[in-house]
Amino acid sequence: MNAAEELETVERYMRQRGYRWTSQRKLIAEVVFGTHEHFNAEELLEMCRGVDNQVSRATVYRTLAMLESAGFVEGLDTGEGGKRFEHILGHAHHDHMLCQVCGKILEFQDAELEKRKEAIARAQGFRLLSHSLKLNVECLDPGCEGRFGRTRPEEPSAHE
Amino acid sequence: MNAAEELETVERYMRQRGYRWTSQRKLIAEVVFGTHEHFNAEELLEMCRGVDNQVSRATVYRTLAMLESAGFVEGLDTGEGGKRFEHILGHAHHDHMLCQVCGKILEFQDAELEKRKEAIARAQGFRLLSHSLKLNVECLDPGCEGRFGRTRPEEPSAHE
DNA sequence: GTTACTGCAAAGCGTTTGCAATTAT
DNA sequence: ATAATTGCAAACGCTTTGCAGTAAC
Repeated sequence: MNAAEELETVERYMRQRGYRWTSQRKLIAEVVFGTHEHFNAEELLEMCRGVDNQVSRATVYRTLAMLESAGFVEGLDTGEGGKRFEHILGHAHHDHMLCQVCGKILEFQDAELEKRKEAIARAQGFRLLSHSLKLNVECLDPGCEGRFGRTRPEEPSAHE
Repeated sequence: MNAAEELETVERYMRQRGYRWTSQRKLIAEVVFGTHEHFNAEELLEMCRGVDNQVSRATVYRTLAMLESAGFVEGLDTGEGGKRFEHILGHAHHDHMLCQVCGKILEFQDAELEKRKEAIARAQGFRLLSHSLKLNVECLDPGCEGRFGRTRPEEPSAHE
């Protein structure tokens, strides 16, 4: 699925529900599906303003919320305040590792893990709608240094 | 580990680091370790004020942050704005299911899942510090109705 | 023409902070 | 006595909202 197809999917979704396909929504969707980075709302606004500096913050927030509730975009709580988003249309589900030292986000997929999550929900009689797994890790990159203002996270506490 | 022992552990932790064991911190810790519910900061404040209505919001937030970074308490993003907390001192690690309809939080443990998470991080060469898994489900309780203002979550979108 | 959407600025909400007074050590 | 902690209220950062004007249908 390429960016053009993704845009069409979004447009179709909007029109089917009686929402209008405005120039702003189109621009925002283009930017969202055109980047493969994780971005927050403010960064998305800046990227959009790079193309058309009339777009308002409110519209970016409103459109992002639609894309998220439609399941086209997913938010990840990184603990920095606010969420970071990524588009997931046309991408296989994946989970995240978040380096606690430098803030880097890594993606991974694991079929066994997915199966297990499904099985657990089913075993308890629930329907699994979605899920999010975040592994907080310490990454070993050479450039990994305190974007969060500290050099190493606190040792996992062993008070018991 | 009972509540008294948990309090002692917290007190010891504080004193060892040169923090003072004030009446407010003691009260807050008593309330935190005395409840087995998930609570948010505001609810904790109210519970504390039930005992001593002089406690300030600022102190509750400050103490809660200490307890969290010490690893005595864990926060869970429920998507309602703000986090819900639970004390984990003396409790085995568990993950959460969150009913998208009524907001109910369910806990579960799964050894196989835990092993797999460890293995994944290790395989990529990272040290796993902590992790959080949240399964968003639809619960089947009779009383399960729209605490979130809707009756059923949106169908998982099948646009592809 | 009708109705949804936009941009703006103000308000909202949970949380954090500066500071003078208080309290634990 | 000293230095950490408290309560207060103001500020904060991110997000949402009311409204009058604008654009999609």
